[in-house]
Amino acid sequence: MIKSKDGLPYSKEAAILEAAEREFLSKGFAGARTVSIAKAAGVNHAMLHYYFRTKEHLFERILDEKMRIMGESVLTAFGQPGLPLTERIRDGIERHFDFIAANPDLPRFIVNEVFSCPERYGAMQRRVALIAHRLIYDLQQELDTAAKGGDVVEALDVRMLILDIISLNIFPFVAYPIIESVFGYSPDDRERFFMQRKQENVETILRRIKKL
Amino acid sequence: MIKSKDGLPYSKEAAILEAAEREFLSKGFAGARTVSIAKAAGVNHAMLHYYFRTKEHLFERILDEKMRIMGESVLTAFGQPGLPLTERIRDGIERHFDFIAANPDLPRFIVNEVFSCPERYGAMQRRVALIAHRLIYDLQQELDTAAKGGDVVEALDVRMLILDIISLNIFPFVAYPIIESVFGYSPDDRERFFMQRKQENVETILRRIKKL
DNA sequence: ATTATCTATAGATCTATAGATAATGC
DNA sequence: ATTATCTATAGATCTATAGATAATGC
Repeated sequence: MIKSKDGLPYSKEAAILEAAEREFLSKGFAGARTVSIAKAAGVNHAMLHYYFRTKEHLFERILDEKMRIMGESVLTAFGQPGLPLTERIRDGIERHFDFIAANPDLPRFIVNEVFSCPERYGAMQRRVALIAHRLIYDLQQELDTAAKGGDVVEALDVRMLILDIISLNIFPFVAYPIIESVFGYSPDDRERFFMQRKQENVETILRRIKKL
Repeated sequence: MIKSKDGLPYSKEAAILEAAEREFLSKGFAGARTVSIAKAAGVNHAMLHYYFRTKEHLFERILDEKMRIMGESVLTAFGQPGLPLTERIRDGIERHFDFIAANPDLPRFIVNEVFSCPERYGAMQRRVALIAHRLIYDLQQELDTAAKGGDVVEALDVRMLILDIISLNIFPFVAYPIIESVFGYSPDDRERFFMQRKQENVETILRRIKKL
């Protein structure tokens, strides 16, 4: 039973989940330690197994939630209705970028764990594919209509376009330590770089769909 | 001393390095096991420590080499002289893409290990930055000249352009398991997807530099 | 009576090395 | 005489649980 202890906003169970999230996101499944999670959560180590039985089970809770959030971020970013196509795409890129900026190590975590253990992904597979298909269908319709009207380039595969956007938005965060050193940046430059990057991505994609 | 055993092309030391590469690339430092490496290399486990002393030391050998190769791939891809700018960039994108296709789990490996332990990256930092700067300087000159001639868009930061290219080229490989399931692909579709992807990336970048 | 918490420890791995033995080079 | 190889094991972690004790709800 989850219960909030007097002054504290979180139960021990929630504290473990929070600490586990940090540990797994930064070190991955193999590098994470259940003792470290328990210590960071401020609970006795045995409690971790009391609530979640195994490390694997606790991990799946985290991974599932993160995959769900990540998938939904794409949907909500591009699902804003009532905008003309070009604006809708610009808005989507920026929303998606802001989401990644707020959760910078989510993508690396997910692709890593899915790669190093594809069967973990199995459960989510269907759910992700389903929500993706609806978005793809809607956007493709709108793109085709706009193409007929001469507003955007013809015969654009929206799946490729979305992949362009996600690639451009995610990669700079994944590779930032390397970028920082190659560009000769100090930590102060970080924010300016990402602001610049967001505009670059919008520019690149709008040029991609432009009718020439 | 490295020596080749009669019929065999590799010494035990080389066999360990090869097995270590596979193990580290697929499981990362934390997930890799020295016993597994030794077994895969077909050598007694003690030999691994005889030749490389520690797991950490063996790992650094692999990571250093992979970072070097990865960095050089960008240089050789875009360092081909004698082509007009647009062709040089198209050629660079394709060469870089082909390199990633031949080493699909290199990027994920590198960004992960650098992220989870930035001090490991320290040694390489200067070397990578140096070779990068020369390439950046050369390409920027050429871009500025072309912009004056009206062939490409003005005020393009070549570092942003290179980051666009690397993002577009790398991400689809990093995320392929997820893409495969969302796109409803079977393993047979893989090759076609990546061929299509290469052309998409070229198109996107050429549109990015075009003078409108 | 049930749920939560702690202590103490089993049992499984995993890295690393000591020390003995075999192979090799000079 | 030096280098390579193997056996056997120390010693460090790390996950997981058994079993005792405290807190809570009815």
